[in-house]
Amino acid sequence: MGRGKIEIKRIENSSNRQVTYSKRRNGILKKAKEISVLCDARVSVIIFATSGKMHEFSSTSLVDILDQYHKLTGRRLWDAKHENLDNEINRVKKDNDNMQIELRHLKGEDISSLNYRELMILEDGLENGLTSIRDKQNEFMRMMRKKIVQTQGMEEEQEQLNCQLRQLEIASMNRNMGEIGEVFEQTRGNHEYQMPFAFRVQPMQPNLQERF
Amino acid sequence: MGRGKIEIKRIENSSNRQVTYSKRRNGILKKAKEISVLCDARVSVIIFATSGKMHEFSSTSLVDILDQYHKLTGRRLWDAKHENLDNEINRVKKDNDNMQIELRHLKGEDISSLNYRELMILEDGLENGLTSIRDKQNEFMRMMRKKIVQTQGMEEEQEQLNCQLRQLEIASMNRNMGEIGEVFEQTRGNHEYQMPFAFRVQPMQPNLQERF
DNA sequence: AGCTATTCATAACA
DNA sequence: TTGTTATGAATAGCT
Repeated sequence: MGRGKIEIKRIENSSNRQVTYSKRRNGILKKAKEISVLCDARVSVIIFATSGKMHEFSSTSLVDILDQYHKLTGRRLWDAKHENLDNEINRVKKDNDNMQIELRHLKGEDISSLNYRELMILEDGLENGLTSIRDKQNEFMRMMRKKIVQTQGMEEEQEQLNCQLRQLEIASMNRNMGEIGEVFEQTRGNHEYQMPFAFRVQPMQPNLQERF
Repeated sequence: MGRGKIEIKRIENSSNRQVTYSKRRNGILKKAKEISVLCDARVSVIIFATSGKMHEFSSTSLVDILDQYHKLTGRRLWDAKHENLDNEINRVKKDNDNMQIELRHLKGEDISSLNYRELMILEDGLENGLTSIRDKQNEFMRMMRKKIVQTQGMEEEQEQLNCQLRQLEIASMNRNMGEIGEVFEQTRGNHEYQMPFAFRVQPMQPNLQERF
């Protein structure tokens, strides 16, 4: 139908294809509507252009039609999708659990099951983290000092910044001091059961003492 | 088209309706196939007669088409269970992302965006973790010592355990010493720009020095 | 089911 | 793009 017969194969001319698409699409949708009215049929037509644009006609809710489709064919249209989701959720949950455990370990929780080696690895990780964070904190303070220098002449701002900086520095000192205190305490506390200090620094690291 | 024009309304004569249905149905399916070939379109046509019999045409897998439909319209065509899965997966993924971030922060990564206060909180967390882990390590060593006592008389085992224990203790000492070294270094390094020590330990903690 | 007179859809063109 | 038109296709009514 038309000014000439055409072969049913892809129309290579893109603009022709577009025109034909639009006309035939309307034709199909119209006919779908007609048959649903004339013959009391349930019809669903969904058409996607290559552009991605969609047109549809449903004589009744598409969900109902798909429901009927399912009842009739037994083919469930979402099973595959469903299974994929299940798999993904399991994968993500596993990730979740692993991270949960790692986080708890880093916080010093649930570490009863770890062996000494694992504890040491954890400890190293935490120390690295601490180092990075302290570096960052120091960077903060350096920037603040720079700022103070830059505010020369503006006594008020300078005083305010100075005050803030002092507080940060004091906090930082307290933390560092606390740490040293802890280490000492640990060093002391650990060996209540009496263990001569020299005893512990011996075979594998003969020059460990040099580090003092 | 036909020997006379017809109104588009339900055909009351059941046998006429049946015939028209069958003819038009074929027409639609044929045209659906044609447009999919001519114009590269994705098409899905599902038709149910009142009798319940179904006919369909899908240019590609119906699942794919419905998937595309969902993506485009946001309207979901599947059941509540599916939606629940979707929700759950989103929730879990969000959890995942948050934990990912927390983990990275604890490892000292991606901390550029944090302010000083957040850095301090992080630092505290890491220190708590370290404390717990070191406690655990000490517990390990205590248990080992106990074991050594219990193996009295079994010289060989005792010697082996002692050797292991010494290694652990040395490792532990090295770590603690390293830490003290770091802290001192940091204390020194931070203030190259010259800052009298006394200045920094003043208003908020007048008796901080007692901790030494 | 076929047939065929008609109406409809649409390919080419403007 | 939208509209027009000549032509092929679809199909209503009949057998």
